Amino acid sequence: MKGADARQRILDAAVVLFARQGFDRTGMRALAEKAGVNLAMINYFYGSKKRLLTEILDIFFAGYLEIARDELAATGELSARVRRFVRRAIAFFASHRDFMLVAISELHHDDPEIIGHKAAWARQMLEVMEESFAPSPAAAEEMHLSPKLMAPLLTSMMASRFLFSPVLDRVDRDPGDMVELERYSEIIAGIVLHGITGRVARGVDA
Amino acid sequence: MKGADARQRILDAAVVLFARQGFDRTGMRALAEKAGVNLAMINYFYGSKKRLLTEILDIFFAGYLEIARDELAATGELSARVRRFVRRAIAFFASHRDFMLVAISELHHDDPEIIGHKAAWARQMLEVMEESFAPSPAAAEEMHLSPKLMAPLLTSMMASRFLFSPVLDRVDRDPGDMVELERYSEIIAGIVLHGITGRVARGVDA
DNA sequence: GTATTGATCAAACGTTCGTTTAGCCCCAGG
DNA sequence: CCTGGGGCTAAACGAACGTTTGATCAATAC
Repeated sequence: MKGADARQRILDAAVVLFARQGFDRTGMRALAEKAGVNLAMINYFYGSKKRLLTEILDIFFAGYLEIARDELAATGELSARVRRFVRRAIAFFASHRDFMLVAISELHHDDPEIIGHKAAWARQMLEVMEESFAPSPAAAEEMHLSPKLMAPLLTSMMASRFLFSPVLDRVDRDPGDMVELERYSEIIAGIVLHGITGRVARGVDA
Repeated sequence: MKGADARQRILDAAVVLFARQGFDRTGMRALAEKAGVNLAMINYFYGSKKRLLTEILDIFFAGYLEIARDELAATGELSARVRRFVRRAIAFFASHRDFMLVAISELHHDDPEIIGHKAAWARQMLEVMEESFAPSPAAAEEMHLSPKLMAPLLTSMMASRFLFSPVLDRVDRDPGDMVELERYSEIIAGIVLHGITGRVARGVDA
C-alpha cells in the first residue's frame, strides 16, 4: 500500500506551505511538487483543497483539546492546573507549530464551512474552560473570567511567541534574547496567574 | 477633485474585505465593485494590490505605536502606565477592528516585502517596550520580560477577543455573555498586572 | 481655442487557479 | 489466463486572477 505514504507526504507538505504562505497563496501544483506526488493525487486522497485544510485543523484542535481536558479540567488547585496546562500546551504548540499557525492564523475567512468546523471545536473547548474556572473562588466570577474570554486569552498568550516570530526574527535588534521554551512556559504561566507585577512566579507557589 | 473620494472608498472597502475574507481571497474585481469604482482605478491610485495592503498596515501600526509611546513609555508607575495603555489600545483595536485584523492576521506570508515592512514597525515597538520595562524593579529582569516577549504578548492578549470572535460568535452557547469593551479593558489590564489569581484589580490599586 | 492634465472607463493581456477526465500500470482473486 | 480495481499519471477544463493598455471625458492653463 504505497498510497498511505503519498497521503501522509501531502499532509506534511500542506501544513508547512499553509503555515508559511497561507492557505490561499499555496497552489495545488506547488503543493504536489513539494510532496513529490502528482497533482491529481491531492484530490484523489482528500477530495478537495478545503478538505485537506479541515484535516489539518482537526489534528491541531484534537490535540489541544485533549491537553485542556487532561490538565485544565482535572482536580486540584487552579494554579497547579494552569501551570501544567500551559506547559503542555506550549510544548504542543512548539511540536505542532505549523498546525497551530494554520489553525489560528486562518481565522478570517467568511467560509461558513470552515467557520462551522472551528466552532464545533471551540464549543468543546468552552465547555472545558467553564468546567475549569467555574468552581473557582468568587474572584473569578467577580472578574468576569467567562469561558468566552479565557479560552481565546489563554490561547493567544501561549501562541504569541510563535505568531509573531516570522516578523520578530527579521528585526534582529538583539539576537539571542529569545528565551527557551521551558522558561517561556514558566513565564507565561506566571503572568497568567500573578501578572507582571505579581511575586516572581518561578517554581512552586502556594 | 473627485479622485480623493474614490481613493478613500477603495481603502475603506479593502480593509473590510481583507479582514473578512483575507487578502488573497479578495479579488480586485470584487473590491472595485464594493468601492463603486472601476477596476483599473485601484492600481491607478495604489499601483498594486500589495501597495494597498501596506497602506492599511501603516495606518494601523502608526496608530498603535503612537498609543504605546504616549502611555506605555511615559513617566509614572508601571501599573498606571499599563492600565492606560491597555485601555487606549483596546479602544483603538475596536475602532480600527478591521485594520487590526488585517495587520495581525496576515502574518504568515513569506513575502519579504511585507515582512520587512512589518519588521520596521516592530522595531520601533520593541524600542518602546524596552524603554517601558527597562527601569522596572528587578523582578522584570528576573522574569525575563524582554521586549521581544512583552510586545507580542500584550498585543495578543488585547487582540484575543477580536481575533476569535468570528468563530466564537457562531458557537452561541450563552449569547450575551460577551463583556462590554470598557470592562474588557479593565479585565485585561488586571490580568496583565496581577494575573487571574491576583487580587481583584478593578479600579485603583497601589 | 487649443494644449495639458488627471480621472475614468471597457477591454484585453497572459498566467495561474482548483478540479476533472480518460487512460495506463500492476497486482490480487477468480 | 484474465479481470477488476486501486494507485497513479498527463492533459485539459473553464474560471478567476492581477495588471496593462488605449481611449474618452472634464476641467484647467496658456
